[in-house]
Amino acid sequence: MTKMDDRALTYVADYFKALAEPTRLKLLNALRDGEMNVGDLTGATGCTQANVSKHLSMLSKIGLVKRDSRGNNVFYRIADPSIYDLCDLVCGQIGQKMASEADIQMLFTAPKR
Amino acid sequence: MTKMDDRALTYVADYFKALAEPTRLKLLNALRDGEMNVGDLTGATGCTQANVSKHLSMLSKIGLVKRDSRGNNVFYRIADPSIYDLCDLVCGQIGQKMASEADIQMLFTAPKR
DNA sequence: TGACCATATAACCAATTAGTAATACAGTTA
DNA sequence: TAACTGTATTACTAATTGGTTATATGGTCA
Repeated sequence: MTKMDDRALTYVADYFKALAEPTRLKLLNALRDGEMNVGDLTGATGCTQANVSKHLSMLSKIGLVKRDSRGNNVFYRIADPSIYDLCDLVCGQIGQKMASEADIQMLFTAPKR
Repeated sequence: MTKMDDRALTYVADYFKALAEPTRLKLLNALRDGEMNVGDLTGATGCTQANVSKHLSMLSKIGLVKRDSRGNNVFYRIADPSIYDLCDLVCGQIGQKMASEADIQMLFTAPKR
């Protein structure tokens, strides 16, 4: 593999890494229905505000979410909805291996979209 | 989120985590053309045999590759080719953000399949 | 201006992990 | 049996990271 390949490889790995964390998946899932501010996301995940803020910063840096500061609040939204295709693909594959497939499908199926 | 959700969430995160490492992506990419034994995979990645073996063990545990011991060798193969759909999706998204899109596309495009 | 609110950041800790070197294990061959 | 080959495992190190607490930053309102 060439050096250029390694750079791209790292980039792809970093992208997956952003999705490889339960709290960040929770955040992305919470944003299914539209933008939310940090406070609401903190409530939705049950984490501390500092922790949520750090994860959001990471998701924003990799380009998975977009930041929109309005007044005293900061709203985040999904940058590219196709990430849910990723999740659906994974859930489908995992579903084949788990007894509780329904639980997983439910996790990443938007109630309204 | 319920407790059951958290379990599924962890499972999905673990799946992504398996893909969130350059060496493992190299291994999966090398297996595009069909099964390979550990020795050849070691050569393909440029890593030590112990390291490759560890990564393969991890990929096997999550179900991304299948192990087939024949004689003195152990052959690994992709368990479900749809993981390449995942990679293609990611490469497509990343390509929009990187100048060297061609390099990335190249990385996960099978020469023969 | 000052008090308040929402978010981000800094410093730190505990846990995880990729990598290495050495060794164990299993199959083959003589 | 013993020597050899290929793979897995163990023990360890260095680096990364998720989480927390405390603090800083920036906007709003009186």
